[in-house]
Amino acid sequence: MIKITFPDNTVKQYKKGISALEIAGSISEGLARNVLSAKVNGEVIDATLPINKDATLQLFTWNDDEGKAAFWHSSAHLMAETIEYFYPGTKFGIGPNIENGFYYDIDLGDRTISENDFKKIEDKMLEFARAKQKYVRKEVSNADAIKYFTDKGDEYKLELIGELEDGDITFYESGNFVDLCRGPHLPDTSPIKAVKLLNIAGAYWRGDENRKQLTRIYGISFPKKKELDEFLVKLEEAKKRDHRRIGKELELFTFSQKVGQGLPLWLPKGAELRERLENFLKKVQKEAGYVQVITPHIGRVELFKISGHYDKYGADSFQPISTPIEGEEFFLKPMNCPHHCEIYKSKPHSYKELPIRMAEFGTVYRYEQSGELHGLTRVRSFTQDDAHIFCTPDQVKDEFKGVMAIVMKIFNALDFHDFVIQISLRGPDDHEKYIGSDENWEKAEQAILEVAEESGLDTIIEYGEAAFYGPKMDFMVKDALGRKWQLGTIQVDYNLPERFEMEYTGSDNEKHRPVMIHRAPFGSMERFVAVLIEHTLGKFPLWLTPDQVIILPISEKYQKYAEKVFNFLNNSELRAQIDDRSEKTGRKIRDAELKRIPYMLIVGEKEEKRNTVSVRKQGEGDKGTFSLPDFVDLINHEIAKELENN
RNA sequence: GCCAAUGUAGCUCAGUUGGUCAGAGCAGCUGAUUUGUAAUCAGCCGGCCGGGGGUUCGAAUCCCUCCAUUGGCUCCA
Repeated sequence: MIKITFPDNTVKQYKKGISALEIAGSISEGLARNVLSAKVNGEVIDATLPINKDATLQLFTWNDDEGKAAFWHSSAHLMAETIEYFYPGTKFGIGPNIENGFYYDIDLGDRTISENDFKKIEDKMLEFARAKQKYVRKEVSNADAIKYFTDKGDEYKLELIGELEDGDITFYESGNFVDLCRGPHLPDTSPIKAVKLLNIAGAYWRGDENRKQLTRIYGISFPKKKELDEFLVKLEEAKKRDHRRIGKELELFTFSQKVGQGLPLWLPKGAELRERLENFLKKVQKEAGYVQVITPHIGRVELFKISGHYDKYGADSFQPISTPIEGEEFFLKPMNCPHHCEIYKSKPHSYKELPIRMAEFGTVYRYEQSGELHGLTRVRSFTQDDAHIFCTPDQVKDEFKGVMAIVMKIFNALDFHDFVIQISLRGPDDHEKYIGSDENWEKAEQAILEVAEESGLDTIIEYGEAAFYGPKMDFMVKDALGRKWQLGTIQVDYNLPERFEMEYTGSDNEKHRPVMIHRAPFGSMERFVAVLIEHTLGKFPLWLTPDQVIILPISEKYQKYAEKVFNFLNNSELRAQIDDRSEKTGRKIRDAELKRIPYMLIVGEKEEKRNTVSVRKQGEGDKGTFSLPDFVDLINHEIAKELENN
């Protein structure tokens, strides 16, 4: 007999060799039906594996991430089996579970597969699933594994086997499909009741663009049809949040083929919104001791050779433009820092002046691969809310903290809390990718880690993600479709001061090298606005939104009064307009709702007589009658609350 | 850049196997209506069916190519 300890610390005795599934069955039949995988002594394994010694046991169902992982991983195998059924001779790469579903990378040879084929694959998958195919785990020797996939002619699996230790290789067999796989898997296919293949994409083998591109098929599966339907509804709803769609509806920005791909055109409403964001930040920065500078959009190639950008990105940039007579070459600036470095160098500095915090809304141009362009989140021309702080080494930590405070202040004012703070450091063995001395890198990385620690905020550390000149802290967010984007960024840099030979005179009357901090709280105005649109559904905070109030006269008879209200609001510095169309009130309300105008003021006979307005709030409905001063107070209070700190 | 798909009025979309297939709704304009908390009615305007080649008696529909967009991959200072 063995002792099994459950998560609630109860201990029961079982026969040696019993499986987690059988234990579940001993508790209840329903539980046995729902068990997808199990954790035995800390290791997630198949629920069907025998347990031969005393163990702690946790059973996983669909409600657990581990259960879902096994479910989707098994679904990937099921899909592979089905694809092999329809397309014999297909070679298989990897087929993991992912955050939402699974995928499999396959090599179909000369054949192609398209979304039109999804239905038949889904149907056949469900047919196989209903057959209750068991997932059978087999330990195989290296030699047998190699023989199997050599016979099958699957070089991808052979490559994977080549990286595994002998004795560490397991196959999983389900139906007619055998796969090299670590597991764990479901006991059998029967829980898979609903399947949807989502999309098809090219994916380089092992993520290496120099290797063959395989066909990746994404899918998702569920234990209940209803859950699939709900998932698909959610997907549709997510698409409605898409900033490209809302941006078009609200006339915030557009693109033109003639202007060029990835070059956003800000429409008046969007420009106004962006300007307001910029002014907000300028004010915050002024309070924090920043100075504004302005620099040109181009700079001599030489400048970027000094900065290192030329070596690193020169070939992947818009190519240099040159003067007609002298043939002197200039780059469109992909970053503002070299220009700012030259401003720093325009005169000698004393330690007493530091830190110098030099800010600019600088528009930069980067040649992004065409396949990467995406709405406003990935463009070729964008404006950074850039600033460079030049400081002494012992000011770095405080300055870094100050920048973090600005980022948090902005995010608070926008009621923006859904982000992850990522610290990007060098990888353990990729140091040749970066410029600068190890000593400086270590100092910089240490400074960021310490500040992060002291801030008390949750952070994650990613190795190998640092910028080529220094480590950084990024504020990451997800868009409507779950894609991750970098917004704000703070980067410590010991390298540019070196390269530009920047100096200051210390209290010891000796020359010293300053440290630079690159920082952009929004990151790019384009990307930030895109994410803001998706997070707010276009319902921007009152202080920010282009139109705060719309006045809806019941009929033309009240036009005069509407104008009086308008003037009052205008004099109170609210952004208002009048809908003077000859439409019914219901229609005017509907249109204002769709335009996400926060406040609608309905004015008719009653209001005119009493010098009031009838207030309706977007998305909420009737708020009752207000005098004009009261309404202005209401708005101003709301704005003050938004800006003070939520 | 790579793989796959898509590209019809300002927007959202119909257009079966190539032959009155150039359509609808919304938006816009005109007029009527004078309206009380999410769509008043009518008329009108609007498209070289992404561009360019081809096949055909005939192409929005088939083929080639370029461009753009979408979903991924790679990249992301």
